[in-house]
Amino acid sequence: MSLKFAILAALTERSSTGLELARRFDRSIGYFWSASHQQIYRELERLREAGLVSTVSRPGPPERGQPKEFEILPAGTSALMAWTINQDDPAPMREALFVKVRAAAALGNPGVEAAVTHDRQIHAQILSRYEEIDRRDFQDRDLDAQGRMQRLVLQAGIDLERTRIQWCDAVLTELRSQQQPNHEADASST
Amino acid sequence: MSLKFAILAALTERSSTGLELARRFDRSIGYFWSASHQQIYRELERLREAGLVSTVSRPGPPERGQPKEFEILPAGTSALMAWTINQDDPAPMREALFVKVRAAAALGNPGVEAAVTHDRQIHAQILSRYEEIDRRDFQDRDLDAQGRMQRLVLQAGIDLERTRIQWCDAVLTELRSQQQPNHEADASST
DNA sequence: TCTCGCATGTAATGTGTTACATGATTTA
DNA sequence: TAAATCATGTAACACATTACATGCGAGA
Repeated sequence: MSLKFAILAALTERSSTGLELARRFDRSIGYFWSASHQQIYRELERLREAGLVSTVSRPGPPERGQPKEFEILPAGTSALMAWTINQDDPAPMREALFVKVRAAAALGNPGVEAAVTHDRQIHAQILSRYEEIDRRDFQDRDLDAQGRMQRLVLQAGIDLERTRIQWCDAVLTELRSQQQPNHEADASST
Repeated sequence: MSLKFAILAALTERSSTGLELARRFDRSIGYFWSASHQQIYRELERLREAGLVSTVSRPGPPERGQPKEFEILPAGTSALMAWTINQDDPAPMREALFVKVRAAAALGNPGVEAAVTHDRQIHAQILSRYEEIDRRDFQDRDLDAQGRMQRLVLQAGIDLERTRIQWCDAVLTELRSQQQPNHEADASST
């Protein structure tokens, strides 16, 4: 439902071909919306049919294998503008790692540590990438209103990653304390 | 992919009928994995075919409209145990609100305030619910290892909601400062 | 010419959402 | 007995993921 608008937002900032869009989604746009190139091509075609974007005219006939540049049309800008103020309910939560930890708690399975450690590592990588973007694009600059808002969106990603990493650390601490229990508790198990 | 295991985890904690499961997903399980009753029925049938769960025998023939209680089988426990230690990559981010704020930044549309305010309100509600569960089930209790892990999962939800709410506040502050700009900047706009 | 990388796409499958259907039990 | 509620489902659709297909241009 939102991919359509994520693409319109991306094209508002800059016209692009399908693959360029896919790359932008892999990089900067990915910290708030991810999409594969297959999704993007399909959605671009729909947006073109709906008259919200158009292909910029190029020399030569447009064929398979030739890059096609898309730009947003006024109708697309209007649709995006209207959507931005919608009061939609947030997407329901689906966090596989939380399921794992809860299941491991029920099963008494200390092996989850591997899953949590992995998750922590991936999120630490993502955090570094965000912090690098922040340094490169926003830190030590005089930002206008748009720049400050863009930075806030990046900051949301950074906040989420930090929260996640801290939580992983708390779980790992708890797991390790269970493996080396104190003297009071657990004098007779397994 | 994970719904299957979320159901197995739920049935590990307690055998349930389809609708009871749907209710548990609406309440406590919902803070880490959400699912509709239609999904749950479909998945329970698959799990039964795969031999991971079974229906508890009941007096009378099992027919449409009659409650069917499901319990996890040893094969189900094994499958869950194995999955818990999988080092899967986290799900890609898809946050519509971030797209909205970023799009609004590009469009210069202060109307996003409505969307952000709404999102903040919903997340504040969810946070209250989590905090109530924490008070009811975990606070002022002597928790065993399983209890402490269960609480940590709830804490993850609480942390996420708090982070989100703070971020919404930061965005709202920025939006309002743009509507009432200081004297230095913006002496000639619109 | 053969391979590689770029660019655009198709097809199949899986997962989630929405709307509706069916039957049993309770209660006004 | 009629309506509401509980409980289990079916069907159609939308969206996402994975694997693969097609065509072009550059360079070995």
